[in-house]
Amino acid sequence: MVKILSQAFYARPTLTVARELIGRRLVRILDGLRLAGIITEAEAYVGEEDLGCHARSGKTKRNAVMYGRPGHAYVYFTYGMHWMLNAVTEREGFPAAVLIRAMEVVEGADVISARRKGRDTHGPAKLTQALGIDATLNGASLCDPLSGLWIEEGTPAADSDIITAPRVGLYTVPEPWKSVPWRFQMRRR
DNA sequence: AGCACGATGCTCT
DNA sequence: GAGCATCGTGCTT
Repeated sequence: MVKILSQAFYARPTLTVARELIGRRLVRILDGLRLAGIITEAEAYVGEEDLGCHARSGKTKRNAVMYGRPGHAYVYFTYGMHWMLNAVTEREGFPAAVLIRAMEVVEGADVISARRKGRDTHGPAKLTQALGIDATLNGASLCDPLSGLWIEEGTPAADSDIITAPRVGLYTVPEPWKSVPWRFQMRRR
């Protein structure tokens, strides 16, 4: 029996959720077909204090979903062409989320390969492009199959199979936020 | 295998 | 008007 991760899973400290998302199965229904990948990399963005987080300057139109209920998708556009997928965490009113950065394809490989023109899915924008994730999914529930996007229990990675590292791409973010090891990644085999 | 760079447009100051 | 939670290409080692 396949289990979809519940809102209670996401309503916990963001670092915990980020680590526990490694090894889970990200599922997307696209044009009636089921596509899926095992999450292999994720990063935590935690509140207004975290100067690497979009909520660092308070609530705006773009980041509003992060202030909402956990277990929802925060999808935003960046670099003029890329979509990023995050899972909102913690309690309602506290802005935090986990950026899903990479996956290993396990279902719908033919469709994904065509969408990606044979290239990989190890990258936050590559993953959203592979799964057809864009602004229409911003604010969608990750706990309701009707949304067409959710995360299943999968096979959680053991702590010994996870490595941590600084978050990627925060070039102008001040320390310590630039270097805190809030990136979780499946150990390379 | 690694690094530099240009693409490209939305969001917030 | 600047900056951006990136990607793919092309060039250098």
